[in-house]
Amino acid sequence: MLKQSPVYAKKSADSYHHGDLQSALLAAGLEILERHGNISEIALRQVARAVGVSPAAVYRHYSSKEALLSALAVEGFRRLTDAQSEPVAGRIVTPVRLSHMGRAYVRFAISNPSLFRLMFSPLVSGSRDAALMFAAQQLVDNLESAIGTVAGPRLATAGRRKAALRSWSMVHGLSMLLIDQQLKIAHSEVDRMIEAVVDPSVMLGF
Amino acid sequence: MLKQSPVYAKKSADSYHHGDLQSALLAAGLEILERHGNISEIALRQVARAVGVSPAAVYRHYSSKEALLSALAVEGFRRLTDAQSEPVAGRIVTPVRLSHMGRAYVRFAISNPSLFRLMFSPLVSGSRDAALMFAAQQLVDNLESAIGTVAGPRLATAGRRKAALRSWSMVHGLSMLLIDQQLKIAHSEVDRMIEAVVDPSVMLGF
DNA sequence: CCATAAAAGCGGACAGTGTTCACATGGATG
DNA sequence: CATCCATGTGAACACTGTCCGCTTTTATGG
Repeated sequence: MLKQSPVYAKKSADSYHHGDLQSALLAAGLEILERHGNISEIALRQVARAVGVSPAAVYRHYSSKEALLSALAVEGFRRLTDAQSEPVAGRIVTPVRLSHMGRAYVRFAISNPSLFRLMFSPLVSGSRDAALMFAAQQLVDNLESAIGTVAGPRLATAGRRKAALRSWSMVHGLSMLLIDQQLKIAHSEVDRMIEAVVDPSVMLGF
Repeated sequence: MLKQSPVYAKKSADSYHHGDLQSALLAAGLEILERHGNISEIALRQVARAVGVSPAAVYRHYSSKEALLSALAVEGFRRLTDAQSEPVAGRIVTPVRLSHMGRAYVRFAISNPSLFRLMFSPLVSGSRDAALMFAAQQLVDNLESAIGTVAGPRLATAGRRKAALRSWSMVHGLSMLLIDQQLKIAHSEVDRMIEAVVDPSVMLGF
């Protein structure tokens, strides 16, 4: 009985070596993360099963379950950064761009709640994984540079950091509250809420 | 060999019935949560052991591990609400009070990171536990009413909700980023960051 | 081209988990 | 005093992460 074989599944049942198990595990992990909401319920053995490989095989590519989750989080940060970097109306320095970044942030969280939560989970955020720290730092750098470009000389360095902190906090907080279903609101209201928060003047503080 | 016996431990090794297992489990759970940072690492069996009781005994008081965690979260919401309700300089309607609530929120998160995370974890926030929903709603009500009192007629209902959303998002986001150690900052800087965010004019949006 | 080393897979084992079950205990109620 | 019923127990089940020794494949060097 063949299991339905997704793209990341072992190519043939008779091939001993998988070929590209590393990325297959990543893909399977992301897929399971999307489908199965809860982070703590994602099992290393389950990922191995999805790829058609023994649990022990995973350890040839990731030193632990945490390392695998870390790799998933890195992928998440990359995708989020990409989503924020999409050009908006061709311009890259207007306040509109700042709003766009905030919108992209919240939308990403809503579209990938489990992945988003994983990215900021102590399971991985506490680890000193170099790739993870780099990918996360990219996000902060983008935001601070965008704020710097928009605010220009109107804000000194300290002011910029303050504005960046406020922006990030607000956008991050809204994302968390939304995906945790703390805000009991209709779907149709979500967009309005996002707009209320990504207002450039609010983000910049003037 | 006697284990060190905290207050919540079974009173005597020879007594069959515990007496007040329910609250003993809560106390032990909170204690373990504080000590052992990671939410997903807190084990029902571990809590049972700490109280000196068999794992199955827990199920006489909580229908599942999730139910136990839910009860812990409820306690968390109660404590947070209490912390926010402390009178500040005797006054209860000034903008200072709004800042105080924000400060209390972030401070609570920093002081009880695991509990705070649990309160907003999908493990419990997704459940329709009545007690939990009530305790959480209390928080929102307090905030909206405080904003209403401070802003007075200057804000219509819609404006108040918008301001409440912004305030909560910002304070919640800062809390999360802080306890997730995403903001690589010195301890001494934390207070300044909090102040930058709980500024009344920022919270109210004018 | 073949021997041999390294890489990448496997099954089995171990301790630990949440949960359920039949059963034991003992305080409260009649 | 007898009898319920809430509250405890211990054993079992299926599952988990992780390690171990072993097998299979691929790559490498003579």
